Amino acid sequence: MRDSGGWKPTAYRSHTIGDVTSGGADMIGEEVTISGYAETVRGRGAICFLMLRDGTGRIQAFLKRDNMDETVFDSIQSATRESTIQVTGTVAQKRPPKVPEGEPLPPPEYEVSVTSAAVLADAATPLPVGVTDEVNVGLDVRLDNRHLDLRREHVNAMFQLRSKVLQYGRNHLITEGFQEINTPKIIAAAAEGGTNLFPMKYFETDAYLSQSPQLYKQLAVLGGLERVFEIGPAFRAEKHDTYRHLNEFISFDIEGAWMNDEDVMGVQERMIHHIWSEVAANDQGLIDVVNEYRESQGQDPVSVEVPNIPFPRIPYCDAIEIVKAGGGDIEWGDDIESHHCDIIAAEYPGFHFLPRWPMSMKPFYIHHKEEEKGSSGGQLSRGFDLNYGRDEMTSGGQREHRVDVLEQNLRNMGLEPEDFNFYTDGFRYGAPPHAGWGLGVARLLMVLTGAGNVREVVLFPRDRSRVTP
RNA sequence: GCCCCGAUGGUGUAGUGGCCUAUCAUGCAGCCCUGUCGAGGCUGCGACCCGGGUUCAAAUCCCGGUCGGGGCGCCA
Repeated sequence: MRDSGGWKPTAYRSHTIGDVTSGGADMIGEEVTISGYAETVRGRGAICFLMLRDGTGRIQAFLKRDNMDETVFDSIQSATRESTIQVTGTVAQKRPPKVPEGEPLPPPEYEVSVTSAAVLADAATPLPVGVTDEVNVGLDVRLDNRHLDLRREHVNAMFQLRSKVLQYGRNHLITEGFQEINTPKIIAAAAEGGTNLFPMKYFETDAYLSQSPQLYKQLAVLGGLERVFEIGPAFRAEKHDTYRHLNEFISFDIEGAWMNDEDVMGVQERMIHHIWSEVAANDQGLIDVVNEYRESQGQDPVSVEVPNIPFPRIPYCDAIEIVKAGGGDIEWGDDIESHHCDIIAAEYPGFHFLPRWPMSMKPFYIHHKEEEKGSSGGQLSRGFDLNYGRDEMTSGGQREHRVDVLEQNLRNMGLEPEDFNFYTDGFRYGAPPHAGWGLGVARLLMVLTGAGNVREVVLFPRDRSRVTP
């Protein structure tokens, strides 16, 4: 539940439910108007117990037929679960529940003794997904009814955590001098090559949805903005169907001038350290809610363990040796696949960087130093990944700032430099060496919340077969 | 794109050719009781994905379709 300290009264309530549950001791006898969803409606006689929930808490409203208009009383008494109801009444201390002999009474709680009420909107029955029911609901049904799914406390908590993670990450970057930018999501041509783009019509012109802000954030840095970040959508028309892929996802990107790969790895580990520290300091309550649910499902609780920095760096060449030693079938030059990551994760279970990948496996804009060669003689790059366990969180690197090398890289990868003039022109008039990365927000949230599927932490996910709601 | 698996009331499930006019929970409707509090008690409602086939007999076996899940590839 959210802390509503500082919230102003609105047309539909004088107080939040959280105000009353937390400040009830000083409010006894005070008249309040609160609004919320009807979680349960008990009582069929002269009295009625209405459990109301808003985003800040839940509280019992106590109704007596004698104390109010009978028609209104009946309308509340027959209200369906999840209907929205507004009540006005006085704050009172709740009568303590019966407890078994010898057990201590719980701390005092407060309720609202109702004098007038109104059903604001009826909920149809039955609910397609139960909000408080003790039955598991499949993810697909939940996503079809996300508006109701979000009313479940642990789901709500996960999205509050998502907002916090973005807030803390953003704050940290700002303290390091990064400024927030926005780049276009409608682009004219293949931005990077590689993955498939969603085509679209831009008036009479063929256009695409952007797969990454990569080239544009580089142009911003070349233009002298020094340090930039963007939190925005990226679109990939890949027909994957896994727990960690979506066709639309939010990418947390940075790019900084006068930096190399090691510099931006530093930014990243400091940012993640800051996010984890802040969550541990401020948001344990949200983690507790998630854990309560996990426990009810027989899952282990998650704990917010602030990772030590610096994170381990396992250069590609070393990673290959670790995989080989662990029995993996891999050669220098091969991609490190998920099952290989399992072997590495056994040794490095937390966050770890995998720097210095072969140039042949990295995009054209990644920088390389000619003298840096792998164990088998292949050209190394200044590209890196950040993994957590088996999952890739980030891809980043120092960028190629020498325009002649950049154009040669394009040719090496079968691309036409002329097609990238909008980009390469940015390098023709002096270009600072620079570096950056892109982080999958939902993947980071999976680590923090223990979610087993990115869809859990994305409001309205877009995957291979889902475009609605 | 490849490989596996699955589909039973609103939701989550039991079911392994006849014991299925289909189990349990939750839900919903109604009644009783009640300053309740994970309320309780009683009664009722509600389902075998679609189309073919095998069989005396199909929720169950076979084929096709649709939808969903998992894994891989690729990536964030």
